[in-house]
Amino acid sequence: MRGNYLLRQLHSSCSIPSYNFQSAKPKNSYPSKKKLTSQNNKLQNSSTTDSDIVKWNIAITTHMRHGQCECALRVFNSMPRRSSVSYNAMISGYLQNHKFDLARDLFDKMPDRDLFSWNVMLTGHVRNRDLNTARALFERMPERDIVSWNAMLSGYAQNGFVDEAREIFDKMPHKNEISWNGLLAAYVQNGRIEDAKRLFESKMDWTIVSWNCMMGGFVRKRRLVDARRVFNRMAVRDEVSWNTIITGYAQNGEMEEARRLFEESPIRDVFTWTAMISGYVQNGKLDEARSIFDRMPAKNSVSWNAMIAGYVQRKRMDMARELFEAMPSRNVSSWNTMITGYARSGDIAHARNLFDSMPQRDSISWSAMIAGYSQNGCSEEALHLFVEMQRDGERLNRSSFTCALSTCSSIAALELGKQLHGRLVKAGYHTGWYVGNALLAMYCKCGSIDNAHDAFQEILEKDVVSWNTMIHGYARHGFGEEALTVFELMKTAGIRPDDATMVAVLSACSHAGLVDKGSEYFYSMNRDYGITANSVHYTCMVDLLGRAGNLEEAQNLMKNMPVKPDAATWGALLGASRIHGNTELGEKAARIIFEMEPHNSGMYILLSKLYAASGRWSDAGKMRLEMKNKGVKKVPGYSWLEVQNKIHTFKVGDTSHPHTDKIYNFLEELDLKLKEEGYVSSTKLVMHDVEEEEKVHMLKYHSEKLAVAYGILFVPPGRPIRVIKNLRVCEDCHNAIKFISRIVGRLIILRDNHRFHHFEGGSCSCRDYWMSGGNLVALSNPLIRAGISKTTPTFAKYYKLLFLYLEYANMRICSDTLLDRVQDRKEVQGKVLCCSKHEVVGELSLTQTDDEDGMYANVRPYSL
DNA sequence: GCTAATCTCC
Repeated sequence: MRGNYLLRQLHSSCSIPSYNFQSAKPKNSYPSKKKLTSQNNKLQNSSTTDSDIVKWNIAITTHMRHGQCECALRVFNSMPRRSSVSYNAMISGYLQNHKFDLARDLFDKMPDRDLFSWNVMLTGHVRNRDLNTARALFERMPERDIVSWNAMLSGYAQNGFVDEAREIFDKMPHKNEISWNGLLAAYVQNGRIEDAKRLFESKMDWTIVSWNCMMGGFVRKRRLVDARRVFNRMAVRDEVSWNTIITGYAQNGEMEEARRLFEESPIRDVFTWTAMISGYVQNGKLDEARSIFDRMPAKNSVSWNAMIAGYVQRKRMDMARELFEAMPSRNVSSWNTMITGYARSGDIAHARNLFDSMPQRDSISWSAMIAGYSQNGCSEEALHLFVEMQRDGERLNRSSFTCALSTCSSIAALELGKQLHGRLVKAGYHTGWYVGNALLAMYCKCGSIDNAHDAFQEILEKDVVSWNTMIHGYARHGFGEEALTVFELMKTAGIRPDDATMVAVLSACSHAGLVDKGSEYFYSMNRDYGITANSVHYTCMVDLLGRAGNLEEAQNLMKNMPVKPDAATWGALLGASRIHGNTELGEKAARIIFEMEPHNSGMYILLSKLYAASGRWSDAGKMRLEMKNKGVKKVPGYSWLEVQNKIHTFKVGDTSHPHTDKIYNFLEELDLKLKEEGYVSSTKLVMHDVEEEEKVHMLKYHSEKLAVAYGILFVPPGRPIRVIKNLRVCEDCHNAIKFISRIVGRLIILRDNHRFHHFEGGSCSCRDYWMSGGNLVALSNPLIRAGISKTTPTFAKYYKLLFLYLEYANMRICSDTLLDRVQDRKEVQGKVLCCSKHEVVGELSLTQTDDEDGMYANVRPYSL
């Protein structure tokens, strides 16, 4: 009864060609094997002809292609006689529609499985990325043909098992062009472009698919010259060939060449048009993208999404929304793009709204929402959603693993990341190239640089992204020399540095204070690698010069930039002004940034701190007021750490943690010890104009201090304490944590929104050479290591000499008198005490001379 | 005439 009802429903929703269903009794379940056989026998002599069966089979295929499994089943069940093709079409259709169990049931019940059936099942497992089952099936097959071998080969290839793919290739009894291409694709897809190239050159008669594959491999490696050579050598070209080369140029910013080929191309399909749109979008040319989009004859969802993504990038959510509403069929990507857009423009509520109302979510939706929370300072919501995602059972395939890993990166969930790594290995996804890069990035961003290095070593063929990630990782952890060593290795390995590499290299120099080296790289990168400096490179240089006190040269560089300095560049100058107490310049930079980004809360706070540090309380107050009036929201500061798979979050003065009493008591104890050790709190950094004692109190309970205290209490001894803060670490906390690391004898790794700090034995890996507050930079400064390039006259020279001297002598400054004078740009005559790591060893005196540097440094050792 | 294996776009 119920079955009949269902059938009627199905029947009315199907649009099948008019076949005669009268001759068979409809069934809504599979006949048993035994029954089938007898039925086949019974109908053996009926009037059904082979050509009728073929017609029914076509109907099955058509339904399956449209995702109408029930309709296909109805046809199948109503057939008076079925051939093995009918079964195969059903099984194949089920697999295409991800009805895995139904496919297997039918396969098991099928009376006479032929080679075709086995192959269908095999490829089903392969497409389902279930390689173990695929292999087991492959071994069980009564006979195999070239299709079976090729399916197995491509299965391994697509899942990162290049060596296994090669093994299959070598073992197979016969090879055809698909086998050859399968191996070639294995190399290309897994980034082993040199192996691919060797294979390609070893043989002449490749089909067009392989030519395209080889060309696509070069494009993915951004080796456009090689790609173009392949394209030019091709005897025949199809649409894919044109699309690949056009995409190649478009993705690498060479839009003129892309456009030329686009006009020249004899055939343009939806891919060609879309490639042009996303090319223009990626190069920031939204109007050109839109005009192509409007001209485009038939758009698919990818074209719409590309255009929406363009508006999203520019934070034009109004335009994005308009297209989103207008597009005929939205897919998951469309929703995901919109979610990302709202999240990036800070409209987290709208993002969440879309997330909740979307018809289907994939792992990217989850990641986008989690990333959105995390970027908007809602770390708790981000973590919460991450747990919810796993509870929701979001299936982790290769790409969602990558997404999940990058989520771990963005919230620095190292333990979760490690668990994912374990599951990756279990699933057999850990080899292969882009998962390797994601793992590497995860460990870098979660603060485990040693694990990162291991992950890096395990990537078989490192591509430019792998190298860049490693260099950048070291840079962010303050290991400048290591970063530059990796850079040298990269060149030795024959990988050509790209613009991202140079950003990583310059920021390594900046984080390590290697001014000379940085300048050298900057000025030679065009000559050596053909890389034109972009605004990011300029920002790195302004940062590098500015932090080192060379504000004039930094400004000159900005004046001579080929493009107008952007907010980030001005931000670097502002940061440097702050370090060196140049309120005037800082103010100028901040004003310009306000005009460019009126809602950037970080800038208000920075300027406010700049005023506060120089005692201009009323100006600091005005900034806060202005912020309030303009409705700029301050991102609340949070610190968190993972202990035994739980994330513990703290905000300033937090008393909500169950162990609050323990934490605060411990901090009081610690405070006494800190004072004994000679720590003085930097009250200049507290923004508000409050009483001194109150300021000390406020500093004592910053979120990072609470988190560190909790870590010391609850992370097992011997393990590093890993704390993450969503904003930049407070300078006073930075200073205190250095002392704390010595007092408790623990390694404390703190990730702020800019870089990593490894605190150990009383010092930090950043060497205090990071954007700090007021003119306090030298107060707490161990081992300043810097060199200054061609210095402009006055104080930078003194710095240079002083720093070089101290670096040479492996000593640190222990007094701020000298540097205070330097910052006043007065003549340097003061005396400073020099210390080895913790002990005063002598007195440094600087005297004016007539030599090139104008200064002479001398250390008079203390005799004990 | 139907069913299986290789390449390009968000």
